[in-house]
Amino acid sequence: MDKGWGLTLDSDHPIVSNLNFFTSNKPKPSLARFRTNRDMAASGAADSASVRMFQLPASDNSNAPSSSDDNRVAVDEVDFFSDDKNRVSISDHREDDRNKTTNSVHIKKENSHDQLRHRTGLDVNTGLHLLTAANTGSDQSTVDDGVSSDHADEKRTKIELTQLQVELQQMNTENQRLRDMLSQVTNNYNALQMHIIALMQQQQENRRAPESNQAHEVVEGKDEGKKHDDQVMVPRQFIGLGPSAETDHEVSNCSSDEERTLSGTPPNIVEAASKEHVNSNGKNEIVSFDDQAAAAAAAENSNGKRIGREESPESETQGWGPNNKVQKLSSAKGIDQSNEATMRKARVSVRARSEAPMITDGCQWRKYGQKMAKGNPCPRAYYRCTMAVGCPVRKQVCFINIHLCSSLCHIIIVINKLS
DNA sequence: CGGTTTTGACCCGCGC
DNA sequence: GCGCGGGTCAAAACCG
Repeated sequence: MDKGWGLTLDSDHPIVSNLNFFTSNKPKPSLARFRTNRDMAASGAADSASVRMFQLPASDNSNAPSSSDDNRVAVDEVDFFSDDKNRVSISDHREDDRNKTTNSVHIKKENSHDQLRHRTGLDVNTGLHLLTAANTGSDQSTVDDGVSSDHADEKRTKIELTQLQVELQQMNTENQRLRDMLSQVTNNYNALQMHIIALMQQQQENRRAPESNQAHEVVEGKDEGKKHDDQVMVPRQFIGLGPSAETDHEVSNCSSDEERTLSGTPPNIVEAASKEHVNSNGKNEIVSFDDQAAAAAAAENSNGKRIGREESPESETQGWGPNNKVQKLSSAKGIDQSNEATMRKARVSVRARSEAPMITDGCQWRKYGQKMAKGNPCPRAYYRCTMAVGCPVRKQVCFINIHLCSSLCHIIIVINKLS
């Protein structure tokens, strides 16, 4: 009987309808994925499935292939995963809103019926406390046949129904507003992406022209000139992203933004790490390509880890981050780029530092290796993303301070692509 | 029993 | 060519 109530009442319950309201676009995959995140404890995921459902509002994006593919998702997930205060405040906020707009219909109703059930001795611990709340009025009218309060119950039920309808309407309005915002953001993103692509194409054409004119200079300059050109190439591609982007520093800041979303670390920490990488060179085990690639990843990954997941042909042909190294090599050797791309494994690495004890980046990672890094007593762990079959995204987590092994780690997101 | 972690071996790129 | 170090693989061990 309890089950029947729960099943029939699910869709009517304000909380459930709230869920449906927020997850109307694609609830099932997201929920399933978040539930599997329980297994992420080893790689740092938080575990709070009930709260994760409420992450979906922020991650609800009809155009995004998956929840973790959106930057906003990562940020929001982090906020929800990592901070219990946020959860409380958000849920409280919603309850406050309800109380303001609907005179506490939902909350008080549930409590009142609980009290009634206590009084009438019908208190059954079904474990469906929330799900059955909306229908307990009718339940009571059937169970408590002959009670003098039948008429009052009916009135109350009608009032509640009206209030629920009002609430539903408000939610629909809010839903529409959110959809509008979403479409606006999506349009902006698409426009920006097209702009970047156009800029890159224009840049490639511009580069080809002077190269053909100054071929003899390149021959004289030999590798050094080319190296310089190559090193500048990648950041320059993304200078167009911002009006004032002009140095690696700017780019690294941009990358740190992305890293922030991927690792869920505080901005200052990641930025510090990023700057550290920029300042470090040579033997500091951080190759400059990483920073450039990070910038590339940051620039192209405005949609999270999309490239890594979708193997998008755009990124292949447009010279995006993952293939920059390949392009550099092939251009230096004069080899056909497309042939070269098929032979090499391109890679984009994004580095971020996190002091959080748990890395809540919303992905599901499986450890596939561990190595002792030179000069570091703490081992470096290798994780593979298991959110999707064949997902090329991998993550390194290397602790950088033996005394803080449990809290301070160095994360490297590597997106491997088999061209 | 299936999934995950551990760990030694192997591969590959790079510097000398 | 050789050695070194980083990254990956895969079999064994472990775990729920």
